Amino acid sequence: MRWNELKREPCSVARTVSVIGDRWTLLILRDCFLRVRRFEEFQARLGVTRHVLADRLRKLVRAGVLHKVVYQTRPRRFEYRLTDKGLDLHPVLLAVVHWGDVHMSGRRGRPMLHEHLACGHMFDPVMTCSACSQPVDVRAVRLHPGPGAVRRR
Amino acid sequence: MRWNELKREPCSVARTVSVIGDRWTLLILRDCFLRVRRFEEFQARLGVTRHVLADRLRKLVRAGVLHKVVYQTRPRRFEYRLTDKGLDLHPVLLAVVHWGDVHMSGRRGRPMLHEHLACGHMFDPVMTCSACSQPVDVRAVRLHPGPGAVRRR
DNA sequence: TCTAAAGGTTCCCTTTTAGAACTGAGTGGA
DNA sequence: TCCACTCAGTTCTAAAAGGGAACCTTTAGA
Repeated sequence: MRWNELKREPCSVARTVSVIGDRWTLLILRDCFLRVRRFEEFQARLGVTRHVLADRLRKLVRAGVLHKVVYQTRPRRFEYRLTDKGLDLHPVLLAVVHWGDVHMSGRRGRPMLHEHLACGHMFDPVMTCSACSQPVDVRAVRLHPGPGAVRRR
Repeated sequence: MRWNELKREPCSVARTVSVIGDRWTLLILRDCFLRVRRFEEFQARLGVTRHVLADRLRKLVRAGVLHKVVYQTRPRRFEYRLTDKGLDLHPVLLAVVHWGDVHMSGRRGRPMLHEHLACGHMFDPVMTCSACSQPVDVRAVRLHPGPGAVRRR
């Protein structure tokens, strides 16, 4: 299966993967949330080749996750900023960071701490249920076909 | 930068990406959470080439996300199951699914609904703060270097 | 003996990526 | 005027990864 076929799959994981399911894309987004915005800065921080970086930024813009903003005319230059759609990826990044903190930190401990400005404490992200506000355990979830489901084979 | 260098970066996103930051891996994990366990079943559902599937399963086992369980001797055959470390990826998948539901569903609506057995309602996942239990807004998070941080350049 | 199933491996060819050099618009200084 | 420098890319080549299909191995059953 090729990349382009992925986004047509009747599955939200597949469709999301068609946008962010790539080694570099998630790292670019991490930097976006760290307020990195310019080509050279992404390139220097990530160590990705310029070719691939240009390609990924283009794809993220086309996907509506980033948008280009002119920050200078003469010469005309752009920076890349998260759109609202891009900002909505924050929970994904939080979940990814948390898993890495717990399972990949080594003995030196986690590289970063998150402070919740609303309450002033360092925190870990917790997935909860929008209906009852309790943490969601894997075993307590049952799946049902939704309106966008298709029966197959 | 090569794959193998990623897992040594002092960043939980990079380290997590070194395990799951690949087009197929996230789809394999999706199927794991849907209780798919056998090679042939992954292959049929995903449409990934057998070569790549074998490689990804091997890597996930080495990473401690899946483990092989003998379900039949003569001939000896294995199935792949999520370890506790793998089950801990559930919030990542929930976040990914939710983003896809919101931003990639098209007019037919989401392909799947999640029921929270603890409360009996259909739900969306909500990222909350472990300290105050309130939903976490992007703008309300400040980052600080943790014990595993390194100063650089 | 022949066929079938499960879980891979091997092969060949195409696509993607790494790494480095180059381009092009424009600035600021000598 | 000429030169060096900045930023945001593009171009080039070789190496690595991926797609697609066929093949292999163990065992069961007809």
